[in-house]
Amino acid sequence: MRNAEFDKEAVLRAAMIAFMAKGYAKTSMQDLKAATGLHPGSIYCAFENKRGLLLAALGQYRADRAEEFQHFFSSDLPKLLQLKHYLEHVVQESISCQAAQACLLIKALNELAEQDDEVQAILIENLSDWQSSVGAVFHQAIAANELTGERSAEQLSRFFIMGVYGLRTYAQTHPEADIMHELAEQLFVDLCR
Amino acid sequence: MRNAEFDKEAVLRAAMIAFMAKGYAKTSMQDLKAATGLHPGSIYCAFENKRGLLLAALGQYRADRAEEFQHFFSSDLPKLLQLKHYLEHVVQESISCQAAQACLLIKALNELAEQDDEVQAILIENLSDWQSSVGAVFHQAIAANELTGERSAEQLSRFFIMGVYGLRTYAQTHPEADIMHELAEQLFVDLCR
DNA sequence: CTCTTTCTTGAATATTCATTCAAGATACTC
DNA sequence: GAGTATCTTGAATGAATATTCAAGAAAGAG
Repeated sequence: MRNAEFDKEAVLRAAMIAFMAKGYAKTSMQDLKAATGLHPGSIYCAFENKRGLLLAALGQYRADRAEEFQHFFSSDLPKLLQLKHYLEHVVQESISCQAAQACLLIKALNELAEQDDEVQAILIENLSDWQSSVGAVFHQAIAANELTGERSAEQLSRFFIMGVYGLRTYAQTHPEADIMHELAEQLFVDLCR
Repeated sequence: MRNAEFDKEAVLRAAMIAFMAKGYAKTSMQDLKAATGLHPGSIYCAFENKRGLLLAALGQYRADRAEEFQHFFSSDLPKLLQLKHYLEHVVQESISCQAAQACLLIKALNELAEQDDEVQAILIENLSDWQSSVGAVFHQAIAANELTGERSAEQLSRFFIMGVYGLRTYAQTHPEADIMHELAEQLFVDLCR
């Protein structure tokens, strides 16, 4: 008997970063070897193939993002303020443009939708879950009378998500802090009324 | 003497569609041969290499988009109404999700930024031009008192562009007509006030 | 300490794919 | 109609790269 030597989470995070930096197709097994420290054989043994590694990395990404979400919305601050902080966090991430910071889900969706139905389905499911989570927060905000309820939590969350997509993409063209903050601010104001 | 036989615009549009459908890396020369009807040798003769074909296709894309823009903003309808129609057009395009409809500039930016600085620069320049054009329309709208001018034309155009990015990405996950129209409607309302 | 099981290694394989090139075809000129 | 310049063709080339596999290394069991 003998146990695997590598730290699975660490390997998956390294793979995530590699995939985000170069995209799935352009990340070669050599890149993955360099990033994860695992030799090809080990990768194939543990994850079946390159695609299996992507799937595993997506699983880790989901878990990491869920934890992050928890972090932002488990305090007892007003829900709207939590959302504002969350949005600021997105902006910060988009600005500190280490490429590694584009959302893996969106990046992969752009690259692999229409090419791999199973991966596409997983990505859409993850993004839908995210939207549901945001929707739940808006529900609470409405219940706490922080919002009028004129627009439903679902409408608001869709608009919020769309805004985040827009912010992230916008940052790819003009990652200037002041402009990004202004955009986020406008978006937030529009959500509040 | 002898002239080239193929229709350059048609070839470039075919290449555009191929690149949008599969992405740059995954579009093989065989795909391009099938899409354009040109044999490898001809492609290399006319465009130097695959990357050259992408650059030429980007040029064609720019020209096509500029003409489309003209079409929407050359009538004498109120500027705000023109913008509304333009936004509706984006939504329609995003819904009829033939994959070929994702904006080539954004798709390429997602894939190639951080991998090809020259292409990245061209993409950003094209997108910046587009933003300037939208900005000019907002200027006219303000001058015509269709808007208060409380927010500058630049601010408005940035927000508008961000919204379009968001809409397009959102459509990749939930390309349902009613939701997309609602999002566009909310975006437009927010721009008007 | 030895044996067995499992993991690790990295060179070999097979495939895919961008690119080249030389022969063949075509249109234009004189 | 002959000559020539240019374009077209598609098989050959060579590089890149995902995947396999057999030998080597290490950990635990008895």
